[in-house]
Amino acid sequence: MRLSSLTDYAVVLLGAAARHCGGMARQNATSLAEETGVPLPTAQKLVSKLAAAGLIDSARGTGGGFRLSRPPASITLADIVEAVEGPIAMTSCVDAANHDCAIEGNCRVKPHWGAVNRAVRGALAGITLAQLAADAPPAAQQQMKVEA
Amino acid sequence: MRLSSLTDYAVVLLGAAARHCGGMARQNATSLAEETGVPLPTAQKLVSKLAAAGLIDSARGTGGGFRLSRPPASITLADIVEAVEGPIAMTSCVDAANHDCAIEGNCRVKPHWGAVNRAVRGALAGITLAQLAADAPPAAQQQMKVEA
DNA sequence: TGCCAATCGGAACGATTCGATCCGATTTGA
DNA sequence: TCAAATCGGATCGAATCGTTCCGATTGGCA
Repeated sequence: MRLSSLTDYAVVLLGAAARHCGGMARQNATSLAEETGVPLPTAQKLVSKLAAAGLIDSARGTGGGFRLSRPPASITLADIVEAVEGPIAMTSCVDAANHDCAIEGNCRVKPHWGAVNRAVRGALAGITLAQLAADAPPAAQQQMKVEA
Repeated sequence: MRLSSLTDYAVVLLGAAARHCGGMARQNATSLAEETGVPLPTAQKLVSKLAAAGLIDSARGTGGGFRLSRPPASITLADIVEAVEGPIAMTSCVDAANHDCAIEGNCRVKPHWGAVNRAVRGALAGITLAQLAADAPPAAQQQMKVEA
């Protein structure tokens, strides 16, 4: 139950890109890596994935770089997670590709995983990149504490 | 963004236990492993964790076994996930133990992860073991509502 | 039109975590 | 007191994740 570090870095990179003129200014990977502190090779690998997913628009050649292909308010955290980690699937049962579950036949809880998957994905889809890139967290002042 | 296989198995085991007289009948790990198809050593390791977390009540000696310590309606999926995988933390920033993030200082999105964490945890806390153990999914047709 | 600079894309290596298996310690009933 | 059955911790192998490096492609500029 944890996001991978690459997803974390992807959010950091996209958040930094969104702060530059709303993500419309073209920015190369090197400067963003320096600004955020993400290692350069990792940042390059991430922008490749994000460009393949259609979240950012990349331009090659001299003076190239990338920029957000959509406004930050229309990019959700679910989009970023799916771009980096692939489709959101809580268990192997959810996507039809994997059928290597030993239970599979008499599994009584398998029909319920779909609802769980939708619930988690809905929680992630409710958070936009605009919220993540904001300076002052709107809901962080009320309670920042995590329950153990 | 995926639950570990152990968590999946734990839900299957607890769901099977809940179906035996509402989890009040004492059941040993061997019979549950045969019933669900989970490998026996894995099932034994899981019940140890679940017992340490206080979700199940174990009894040693001849004729022993375990049973649910609470009604299935009061055990949420968040409890099971936390029992098996530890505290729910989307990133390393959330729990105070890990401070090995290279960014850490000028990370602008760090204050927002707390809200993301609460959103996901709330989605998992809204699903009870009673729902997972039911034969027909009761809330699958309607909209699974989560707060952003 | 040719050259150079900067970028994307894929492939290989190492580290960490996860998952399965085994054996010893503890406890209860006869 | 004996024996059976259980929990608990420790060990080993495998898979995935994360990082790094190098070649191929593209566009600007002289």
